[in-house]
Amino acid sequence: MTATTEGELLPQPAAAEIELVKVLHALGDPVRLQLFQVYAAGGEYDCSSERLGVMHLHKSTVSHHMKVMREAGITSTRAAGRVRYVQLRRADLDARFPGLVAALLAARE
Amino acid sequence: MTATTEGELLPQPAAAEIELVKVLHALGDPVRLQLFQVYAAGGEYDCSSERLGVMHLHKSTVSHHMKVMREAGITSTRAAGRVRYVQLRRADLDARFPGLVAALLAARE
DNA sequence: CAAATGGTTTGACATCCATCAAACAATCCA
DNA sequence: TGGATTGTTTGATGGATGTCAAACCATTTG
Repeated sequence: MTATTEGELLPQPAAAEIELVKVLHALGDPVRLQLFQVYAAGGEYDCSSERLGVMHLHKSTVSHHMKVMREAGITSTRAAGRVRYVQLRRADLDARFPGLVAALLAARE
Repeated sequence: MTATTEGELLPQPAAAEIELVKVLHALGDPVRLQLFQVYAAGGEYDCSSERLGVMHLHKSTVSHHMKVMREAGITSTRAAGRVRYVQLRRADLDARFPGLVAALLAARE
């Protein structure tokens, strides 16, 4: 297996089971909103706090926030070796809440 | 004074000072999301829990939620006599976060 | 004035939550 | 194999939060 997109998908809610109130609750935190805006640029991200802009936080705290976002259905996580690759579930979010992600990104302050 | 739109405006953040993360935090609660959806239908609402669909909550709890929403900049409240008239700050929210309210309403589950 | 009305404030309480630290687990590398 | 890398998990802790109840306040009404 030499593919660059290997790895096991961590448990996450099905697209149809993503709940708006849980998404809003997850994004109603400054750290997670920051992560969301980084992820929204597209592509996959490991947990390095420099790239994510959360250098001031302990790694366990970052891990906690990523778990919250994954369980809310905002992100999907692929475990490949030691690394976790996280990305926004853009298509699922757009299908379930049309225009929401776009509006949140347009709202950058 | 016989006008139907009398009353003193309760303190609220200026339109430009409405923060996305605070709006999302406020809406990330099932009760407040419910209130938001009621308000979004348009018009003014007093605090009667029947019209708001929160009959199961104590009046002080409803009052608390309305304060949170007002301080987040989601609603504005006008005090006329004994009654508080609450409405969505639709224009301010649309100006600050274009498409957000529409997307949240379209997402009704 | 007294009572009713509509809502706020304060206090109490239980729960949730963000954070850190330390231990743990899995993987990669020398 | 042993150490380094990349996170996760668990426990502790302080602070925020949702809820109710009771007291309070302003307004209206009898």
